[in-house]
Amino acid sequence: MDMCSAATWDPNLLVELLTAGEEQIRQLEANLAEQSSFEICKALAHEIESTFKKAISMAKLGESPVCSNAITATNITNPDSPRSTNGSPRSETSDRVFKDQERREMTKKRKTLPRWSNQVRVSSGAGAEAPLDDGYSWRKYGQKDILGAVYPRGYYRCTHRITKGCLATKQVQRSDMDPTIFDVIYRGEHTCFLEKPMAAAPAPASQQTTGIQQNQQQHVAGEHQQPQQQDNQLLLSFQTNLKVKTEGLNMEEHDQKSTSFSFPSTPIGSLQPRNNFFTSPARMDNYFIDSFSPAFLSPTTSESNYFSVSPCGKSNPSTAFSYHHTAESEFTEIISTVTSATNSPIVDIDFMLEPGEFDAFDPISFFP
DNA sequence: GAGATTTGACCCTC
DNA sequence: GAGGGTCAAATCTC
Repeated sequence: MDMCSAATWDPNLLVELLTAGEEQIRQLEANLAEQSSFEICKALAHEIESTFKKAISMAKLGESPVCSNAITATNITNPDSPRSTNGSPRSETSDRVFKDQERREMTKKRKTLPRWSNQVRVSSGAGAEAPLDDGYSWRKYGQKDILGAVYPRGYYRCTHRITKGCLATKQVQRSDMDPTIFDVIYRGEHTCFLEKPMAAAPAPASQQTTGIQQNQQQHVAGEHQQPQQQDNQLLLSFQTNLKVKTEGLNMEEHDQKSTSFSFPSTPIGSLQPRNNFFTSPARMDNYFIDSFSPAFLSPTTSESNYFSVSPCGKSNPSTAFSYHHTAESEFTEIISTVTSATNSPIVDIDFMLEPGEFDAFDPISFFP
């Protein structure tokens, strides 16, 4: 939210900032009510603090010719600085000082943002630069060749960053080993949907991303207040179509070799906030992580059987998925986890299955 | 013309 | 100083 860095005194911007702050407080209250993780609340608190700091700075800009204390000092030392276009005596130097300060604050702020990652496999027909439609609107702001990596890393941020102060970003890196796999690192939660419901439409066919986004964020589900109606519609369609197949598993202890289940048709009105996760990739993934039992999440597998997600209904890939237990065949989305070297809330769990471990999976408790 | 992408430069961290 | 992340001007696309 670079409203102040715009270097203009605009009452409307100030109101926008304060309104955004008010909204962030509501968000924090909601998270507190849902007893969300400490990290989420902490990140929100940082956002609120930053927002109000900017509002205060902007307010000061209105009553004084500067936007921050640092700039005040600069202006004192440069009394003859040319005025900016809006009439305030901000110099080029003070602009730079202010931007530097803003940048430092943003850098500090980004460190506090939650981070998680996933891997997405696209079909071989997909373009060289996989769009990886995850339901959010991203804008590419950079690309960088990474040392030791064959493919460059793309940097994306939320399209609504300026208009709504959404700080969510993601990095997309194509795998060296398998060009059809993209490592996606998400950073920061989307806050843009608070004002505008996100487009949770399925990936366009041309993009041929053949799976839903899965992440491994440690946070609990239901941390945002998304439009209820949209949630319910998506959840309903998802529940109707989602099945888990366990073909190929050693199910001798069971009466059948292949089992499947569907979501119970839960009355929408009875849904708890936690259940409304399907409109947000992060939320859904949180739910998966939170819901699997430790035995189900076994990273100690010798035969890497990815728990994969693939659409089983081409006509509507967003609402029909089957979960296959396969060695390496037709999985379309690998759920894995990348561990952060820092203390960021990333869960270091590979999403793999051992045939025997699947016994611990209880669909009833898994999908309450 | 507005919004998105590209790309060289800059800043920060280790 | 190297490498990663971001900025911002130039360019492209619709």
